Amino acid sequence: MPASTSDIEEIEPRSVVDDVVAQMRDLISERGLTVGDQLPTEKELCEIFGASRNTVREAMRILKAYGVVKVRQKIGATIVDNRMSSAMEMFSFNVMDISRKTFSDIQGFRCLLEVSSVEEVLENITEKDIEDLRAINSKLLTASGIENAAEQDFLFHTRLIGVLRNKAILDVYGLMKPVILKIIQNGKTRRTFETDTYHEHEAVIDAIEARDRIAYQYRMKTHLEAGYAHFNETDPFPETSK
Amino acid sequence: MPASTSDIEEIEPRSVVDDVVAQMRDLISERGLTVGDQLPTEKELCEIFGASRNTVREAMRILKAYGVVKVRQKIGATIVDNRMSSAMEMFSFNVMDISRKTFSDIQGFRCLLEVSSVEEVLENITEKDIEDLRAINSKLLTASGIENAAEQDFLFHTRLIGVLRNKAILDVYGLMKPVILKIIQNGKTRRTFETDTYHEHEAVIDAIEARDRIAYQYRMKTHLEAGYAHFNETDPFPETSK
DNA sequence: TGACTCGTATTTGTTGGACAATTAAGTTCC
DNA sequence: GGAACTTAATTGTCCAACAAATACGAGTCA
Repeated sequence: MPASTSDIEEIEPRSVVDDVVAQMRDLISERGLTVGDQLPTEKELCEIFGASRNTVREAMRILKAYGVVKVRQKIGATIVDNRMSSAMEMFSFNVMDISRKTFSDIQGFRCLLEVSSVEEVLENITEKDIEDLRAINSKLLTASGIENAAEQDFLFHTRLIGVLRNKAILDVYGLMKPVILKIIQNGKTRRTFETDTYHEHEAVIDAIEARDRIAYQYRMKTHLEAGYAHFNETDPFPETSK
Repeated sequence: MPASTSDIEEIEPRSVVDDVVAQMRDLISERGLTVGDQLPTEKELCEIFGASRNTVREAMRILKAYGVVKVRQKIGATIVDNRMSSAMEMFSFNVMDISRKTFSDIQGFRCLLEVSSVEEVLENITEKDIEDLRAINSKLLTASGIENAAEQDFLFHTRLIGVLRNKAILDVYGLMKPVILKIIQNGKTRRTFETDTYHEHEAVIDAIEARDRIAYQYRMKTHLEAGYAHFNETDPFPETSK
């Protein structure tokens, strides 16, 4: 990747809209505004920032896109915190050229999160967690269609991450959902989910239940690598294979 | 995809801008546009979508906020993928007090990333990496002011994560930067950075150089816990201590 | 008094037009 | 052929107008 030229990183002149966004951020900080509070009206913001209404509106669009404010007619802009949801929206754009490297990076990240976190998993796991995991996994057998099965597969891993009781990690995992779903689906049939995936998950749960640290890491690593192996066989980038 | 649970969720009438955003997404998909490709001009988009220029511009602002396009005068909109950077921008808004739980979650995440990744670190580390780490750490001794020292401290950890050569992990680490900086600064003086922090970092580097897996984990874990210990003594939330 | 209806004023949503700023592309000149 | 200049196309900002939604208050009635 020739991105090595980024050290120069062209200094782009900040537009008025960017300035207004920065000033809005400062205004929120200074006034100590938090979720539920109202922002001034567009007209007032125009006067405060000395910008036209269109400029203020474009700035407000950015805040909305960030999931930081929610705007309703007549009511105005209310501060919210839907940033994680907005982050999901961001990834609904198929700008993708998700490069092969991105896939392998995400996969590596998953390994780190799910395999290396064995200590914390075994430390925090409860009977209820195990029960949930088995219930979710059993739904793999009755899933209708690949998309549905992939969703269940993802849900299993999300639930497993959930035992860490760490929202930051859970959010990040959710952030990677679109890519992970592609990895999960690649090279699989519904039949594969019913047999291989299901049993691999069961083996993972068994290892957890036995509090077997080594077995857990082995089973999970094998499972993740099995799911990723197809990327070496089939080409998930038929259009970009240049 | 049936958007699942969104059926209850208040049905807000989608604005024209939202429609245009959706149409742009479709347009990108249909034409198979990827990073580096150009979008039509604003005027053309107005004709295609039957919307006014301001509306198209507000939609384009959203794409820009998502980090999906980069717009330059005369040149037009180019598709890029700076979504991770945009996600970081999102979290620069202090719309809510960072809760104690968020702090401990982030700290737990750091432990997982930096302590549990020992295998991958030792596997990928090069002489150049170690050289860089020592150089960065030495700057802790000459840092001017706490903010500067904290930046150097963060840079050290970022550089360490960088040896994994995994952009996804690096991006996520950058995502947490605002919170991590707060953790780093808490309860520290410039003197602390010059003594404790510096030597702890050196010990970590030494362990890496000796390829000593156990020592690395011990040193890193101790270091991270030392930085976090102050949270039990001092109250970083004077305004929210209810 | 309390509840309901309705009109009005306020605020955001969308449109159209104008001019400034930037710069890729063509043109001229040597 | 190359450098300097001109032009035209495109985005950036501003202004003004009207449409759409709705909070608020006045008025009405029981």
